[in-house]
Amino acid sequence: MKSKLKKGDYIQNISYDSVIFGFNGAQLKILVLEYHNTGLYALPGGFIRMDEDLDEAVKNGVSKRTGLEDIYLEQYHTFGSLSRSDSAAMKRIIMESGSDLMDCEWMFGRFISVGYYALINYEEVSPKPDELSDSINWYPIDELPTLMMDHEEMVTKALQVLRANFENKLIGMNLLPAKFTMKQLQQVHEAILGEKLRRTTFQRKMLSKDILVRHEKLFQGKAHKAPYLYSFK
Amino acid sequence: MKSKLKKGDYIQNISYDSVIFGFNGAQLKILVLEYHNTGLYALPGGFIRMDEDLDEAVKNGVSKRTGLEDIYLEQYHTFGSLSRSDSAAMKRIIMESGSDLMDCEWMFGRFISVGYYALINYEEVSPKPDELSDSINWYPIDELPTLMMDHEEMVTKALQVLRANFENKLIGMNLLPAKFTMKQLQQVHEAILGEKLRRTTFQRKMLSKDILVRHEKLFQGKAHKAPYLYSFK
DNA sequence: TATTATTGTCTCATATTGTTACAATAATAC
DNA sequence: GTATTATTGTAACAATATGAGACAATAATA
Repeated sequence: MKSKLKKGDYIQNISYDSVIFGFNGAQLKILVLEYHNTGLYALPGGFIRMDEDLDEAVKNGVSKRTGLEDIYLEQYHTFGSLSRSDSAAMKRIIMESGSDLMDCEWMFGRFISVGYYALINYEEVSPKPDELSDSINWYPIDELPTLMMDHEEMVTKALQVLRANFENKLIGMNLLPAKFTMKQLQQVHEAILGEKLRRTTFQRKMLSKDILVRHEKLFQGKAHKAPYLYSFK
Repeated sequence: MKSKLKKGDYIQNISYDSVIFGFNGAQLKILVLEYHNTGLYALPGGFIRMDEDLDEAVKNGVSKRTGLEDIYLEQYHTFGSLSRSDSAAMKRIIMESGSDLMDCEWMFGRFISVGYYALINYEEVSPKPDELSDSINWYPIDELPTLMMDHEEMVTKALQVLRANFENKLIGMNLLPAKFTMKQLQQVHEAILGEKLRRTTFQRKMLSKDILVRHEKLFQGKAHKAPYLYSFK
């Protein structure tokens, strides 16, 4: 940690933060971390090395947090208001982490932060806290703890953009296992849109889009007709 | 100019660039400037002061270029690849401007640039070049000169986002005079979408949206029935 | 006063979406 | 085994939205 965050290695005054979405079958959740001994909750974020593409920096950072390699990432907004930076909070976090305050002075200035959201398959991940944080956990999007700085605004905006992008991009794909039932697909859509959808209309629309492959039926151990499994083309 | 761009005043390694859209009644155009004696064409851009919100910095910069006060501005993407920076080009621009190369050394490093697009009423603007540029002119979006660095990618992406936002936001509003005919409104839509629309269907859809106010008829001096004038609610 | 081009609106055809109904069926209860 | 249960897949019809054409209204011009 100490040597990893040396001033000269990073672009000054820029950071990124990530809203990492997962779906547990019923709810849309995001990853939130808690910094050591501070009671401060935050989105996973980081800095950009001088010799690194912005997209690469975010990809590497999110990969490290989740252990996943291929991650659906989308840049959605850059947050640049003066009031968003909070040097006092950053000082506490660095202090409690045991790092040298002098070495980290560059982190206490003003930061413009680029927001990304990620869509990942909930089941494949067991997130691990890093050196700065006590814990990193899934929280349903409507039961988040109070987040530091402008991170709640970041979540709100990420959800907005996710919903706006929803029709064009094939978003369900990234939140589900490779094979899934029509009901699961509908539940993802409902969780993201925040509303109930009509079953028959949803099914017809999905099938008419020519984006799904139908597979063998699932033996699912429930007392009713077994549904087909689908995957994306 | 010399003292205006002092290093300590600005956030290092961050800039903004703007795609300023206007509509002349037939074509969608954007503002492109040419730097002194370099043959380099670029989008209007600038830096962010240490004590200034990102949004404010862009608003002020675009206001200065266009002379307009209330500008519809939308942040659409942040460009952060390593390869986008071109220190040689920046050196030429600064050299030809007569500024001190040493004072401006901070401009030759790597930059992450936040892209904004603006929608303005073409008729109200007579853009003026600043100290660094020979000219600033309107160019139809499909007849642009070759732009420096990644500015062509910036235009492409701006158009993409503009089209994607098109249905939700009331975009025509910002490109037209306060009162306009249905035909003008249709022409804006056609210019942005890049396709012809059916007159009757377009009219029906617009009127059903309950966003327009119908005014008195225009005495327009053409040999046919005069159209109504409309404004946005 | 007739002609012209464009406008505003109507109608009918077609496509899309909402809603209801119902047969198929995999486990469970008996 | 056989009936029961909950859910699934699909069909059928209704309601709504959109595509396409027709036509009367009308402001300037010939």
